[in-house]
Amino acid sequence: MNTTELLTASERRQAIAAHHQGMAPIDPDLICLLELPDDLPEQLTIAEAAEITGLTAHTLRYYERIGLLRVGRDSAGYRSYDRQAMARIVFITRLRVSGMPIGTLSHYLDLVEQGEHTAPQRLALMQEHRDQIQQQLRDLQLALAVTDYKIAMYGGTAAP
Amino acid sequence: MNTTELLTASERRQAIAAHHQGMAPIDPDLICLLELPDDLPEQLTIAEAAEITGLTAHTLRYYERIGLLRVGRDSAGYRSYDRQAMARIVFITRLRVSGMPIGTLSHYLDLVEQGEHTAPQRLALMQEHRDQIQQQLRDLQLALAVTDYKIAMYGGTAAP
DNA sequence: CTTTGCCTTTGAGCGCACTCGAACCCGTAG
DNA sequence: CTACGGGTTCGAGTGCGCTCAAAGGCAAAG
Repeated sequence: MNTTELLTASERRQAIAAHHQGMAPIDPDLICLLELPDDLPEQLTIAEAAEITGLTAHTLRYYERIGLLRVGRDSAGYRSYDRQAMARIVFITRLRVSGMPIGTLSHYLDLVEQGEHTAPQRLALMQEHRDQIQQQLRDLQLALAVTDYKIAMYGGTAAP
Repeated sequence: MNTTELLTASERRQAIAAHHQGMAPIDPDLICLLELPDDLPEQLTIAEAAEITGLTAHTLRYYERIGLLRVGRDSAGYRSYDRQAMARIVFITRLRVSGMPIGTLSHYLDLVEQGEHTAPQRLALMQEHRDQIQQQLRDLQLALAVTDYKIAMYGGTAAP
């Protein structure tokens, strides 16, 4: 059904590169709420994973080093990102950009590994984070009001 | 009309401390959109300014050191924050929490000092920042969706 | 066979925004 | 008078999250 097994990594690399000419680097809808596109190859190189997620290969390796991520290797010892790995990266990115510190994220993912009985702690963690997101939304609304106000007066002469 | 001149700094310090017992550290509405309360003393000590803005005295001194802020001194050489200084601190804080780097903020405030003819540059700067705020709002909405999803399934068993 | 280019690991370095420490100065309370 | 709880300066230290450098391995292209 899909051609993953029939293409070499470098062929896929080229295909992706071609595909990305002249379009937005990441289609936001593709990975909205962790949904990955159906035609995503089963196994991706680090460069492909970086391209798709918008992170750098450096950052992906870093995340793995600190234990946020576990990624398989191919026969040459190269990292090979499967759909689950990609989903986790997207999840991590969502929480990171919403201000969750790496330590907290790390803790949450440890809880997930530890199994079902940690659900209450994970819930508490997420609830706390939701509160923080909502606080940030309020802060941003205020900042937006100030910024719009300055824009309205063409750069703002009054009270810097 | 107000009692500023009639109270010593230490009396005002005590009054503020008393006032802040058992209430939220900062009333968000008070300083919404740079509006400061009318009964704010004309001159505040660094501790009072810190209390009101939610920054630390360390941070206020730091901001002054790097040129973000200019603050007068009293006869003893102590910093004395007037309404204009407070308004600027609130402005700085709004832009900081919305992710504007100190360097950019610094540049903007320099432009303000340089006078009216820099208005176009300030406008451009603010427009760019508004775009960034709106991007952040989109990111936060996505993060909120993910977080709510996890909360809905009590800590999230599926796809970490 | 060699070049080219992406991959690997490890440890070190960097930029930002504070945050702290040391040493010293005011002014009020006891 | 002296102690104390603020304040002052300056330079240095911290924590976070990457980001890079060095030294080397694999594999397709010329």
